[in-house]
Amino acid sequence: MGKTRSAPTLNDVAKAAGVSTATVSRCLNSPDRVIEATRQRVMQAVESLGYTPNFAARVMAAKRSFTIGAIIPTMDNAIFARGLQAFQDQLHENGYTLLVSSSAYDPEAEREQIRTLVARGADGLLLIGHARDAEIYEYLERHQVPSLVAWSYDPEAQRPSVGFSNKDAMCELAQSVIAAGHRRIAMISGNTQGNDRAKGRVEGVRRAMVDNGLDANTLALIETDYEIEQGAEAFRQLMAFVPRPTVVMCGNDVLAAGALREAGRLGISVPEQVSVTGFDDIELAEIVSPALTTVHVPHREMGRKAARELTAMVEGKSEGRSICIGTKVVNRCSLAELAG
Amino acid sequence: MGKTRSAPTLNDVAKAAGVSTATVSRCLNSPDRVIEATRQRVMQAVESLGYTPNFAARVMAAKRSFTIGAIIPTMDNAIFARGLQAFQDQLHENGYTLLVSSSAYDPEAEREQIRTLVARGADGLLLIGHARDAEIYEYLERHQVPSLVAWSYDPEAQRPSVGFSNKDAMCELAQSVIAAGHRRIAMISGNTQGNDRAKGRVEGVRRAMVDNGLDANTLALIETDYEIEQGAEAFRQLMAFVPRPTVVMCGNDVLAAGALREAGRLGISVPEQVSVTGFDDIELAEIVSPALTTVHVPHREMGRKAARELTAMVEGKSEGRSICIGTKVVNRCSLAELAG
DNA sequence: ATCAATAATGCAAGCGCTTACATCAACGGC
DNA sequence: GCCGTTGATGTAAGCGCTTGCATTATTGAT
Repeated sequence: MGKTRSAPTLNDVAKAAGVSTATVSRCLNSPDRVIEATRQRVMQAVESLGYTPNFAARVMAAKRSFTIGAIIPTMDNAIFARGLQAFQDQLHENGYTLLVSSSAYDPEAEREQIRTLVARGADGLLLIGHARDAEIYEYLERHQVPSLVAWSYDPEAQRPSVGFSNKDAMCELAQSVIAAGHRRIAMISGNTQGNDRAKGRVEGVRRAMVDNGLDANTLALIETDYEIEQGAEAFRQLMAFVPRPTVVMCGNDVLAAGALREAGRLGISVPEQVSVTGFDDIELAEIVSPALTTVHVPHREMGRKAARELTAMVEGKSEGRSICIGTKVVNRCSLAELAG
Repeated sequence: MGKTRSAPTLNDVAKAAGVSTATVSRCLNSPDRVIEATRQRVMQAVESLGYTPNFAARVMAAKRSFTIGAIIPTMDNAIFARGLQAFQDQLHENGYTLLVSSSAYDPEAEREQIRTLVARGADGLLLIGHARDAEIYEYLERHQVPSLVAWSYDPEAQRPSVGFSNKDAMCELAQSVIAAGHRRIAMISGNTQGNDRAKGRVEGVRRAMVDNGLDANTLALIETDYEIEQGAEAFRQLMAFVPRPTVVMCGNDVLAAGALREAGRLGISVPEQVSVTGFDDIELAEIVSPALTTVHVPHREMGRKAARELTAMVEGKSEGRSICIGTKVVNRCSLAELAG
């Protein structure tokens, strides 16, 4: 009790238990390599000293951190929340810890975060989307940190990814929009610059138009940040177009929520006067009124599968496969059938 | 070029630049302690080798990580998003990195996360709310990790905190509810068990009732998880009460959104048939219809101030002051004036 | 030129842990 | 009882960095 009150180290535990530090370390990391009696003694010492291993020291010595890093574009809205939560849960089951940071859709910031996470000893990285400098992948290779792309699936890409085809998914939704009789189509997209998901979604709409004999150039497109406010603003602009579009397809549910809010303010009723669609099917989609017709993305499934694949890669059990996740259109009330 | 392709270390840089490791280290950490010419040579070596310092090694040697940990109850919804973002921004300005983890409102999980973050070398911790075992604070003290409580302000508490009085804020809202003529008041609260914020909000309503000569025991109270679904469920139960409450005050905006959604499904119009209020004023509050009358919490301000205070504590510039943030009621459309 | 100050750099001791290897004890077959 | 095994534990060498102290270079005053 006369001892200095400061954080106990492995050494302190070893002394208290009357064994060497190696034994204590083994007790903690591979308990079966230590005889029962010793282990009990050690564990008791650990307990009574309130010992917590020093992470930095462990990482340094073991060259392994059991930490996975993830860099997502934003934490501001719920777009990535559910998928990330599932990712984390699965990681936890596999004995890993997740470190998250957000890049605010800025490639330069992402680059820096990647370096930071690697420097922090991340054993593997989850990245969103494919669009990225080759140099970054080289850096990761040099540091021997496996990476996996999520929220996007592209069999063409050389990097492993688990996700869905943004193009196909949005195309399917656009098909049903067109099938509902819409011809004057507008779209509010997230910025496509350096964002393959956003790009894919725009392409999806275009393809559906072409497939149905519409001129893809007639698509009224506005690109903007993925924010409610921007969705509202873009919607306002679109409503001034002559002739006015009969449907506004949004790049995600957040943008759509903004559009809906603005519609309310402008006194334009949805879907009677104009239809609106979203993408992602986050909780928000059900809350707004009218509830959004949107594309359901199985975020949890994607998150869990990504975690499983990435840990397999980290542990050298996989070279990195790509996994395609299915999406489906969910019809709620914001898309109207046009009389004709 | 014949060299092994693996991550370069300080030593490699030192050799490449023809100086000692000490000098390289100084170039990186206190550039002014090194002469211009040398620095340039070193920096060039750093650049051309693509060197990134090993974080674990740095933490170990310096006993400083420039990392702050934060443990929030949930990432699922946006309740903490904005405040945390501001916290992070300010931290970044001060040269610190944020590590976030969520406890799912589980004290045991929180305990573990605290240990993890400390083991990871966090220089300081941001905790939500005061309710917490004394043992935890002792642990933090032993490891000499300063901590700051946010989202709550309690001058009585011995721990420093930056936040607002949940009780006063909710009381103010309740006052205006009562002033609007409501007498049969119901409340959907988050679980108050181990949650001083939730507890404070309930007390606030009770106090307002008492202050206005109402019997606090007539408050119809349901406690539940802070989830949309639970808000909906609780609302349904409340609507079955006889006599039916004229207003449902919710512990936060998420619960209120659930209530609103359920009202829609039940065909009960808000605020004509029943009023609903929220708390927090997150983005959601403006999107739902009717837009929520709620309590505005200046999350950004709170986040920034918390970051400033905590870094000051970490750097020994402050003993830990408590800061009170003001809230205010914002009147939108979900609260009706009762005719009489 | 000479010397004391002062600035720039190098030296080397750790930080707390893991792990290859060495050591030692216990045990069964002869 | 002796020896080869096997299993439990100890020894000590790092992991890559920072930093107090020692050493060397520089500068200005004399």
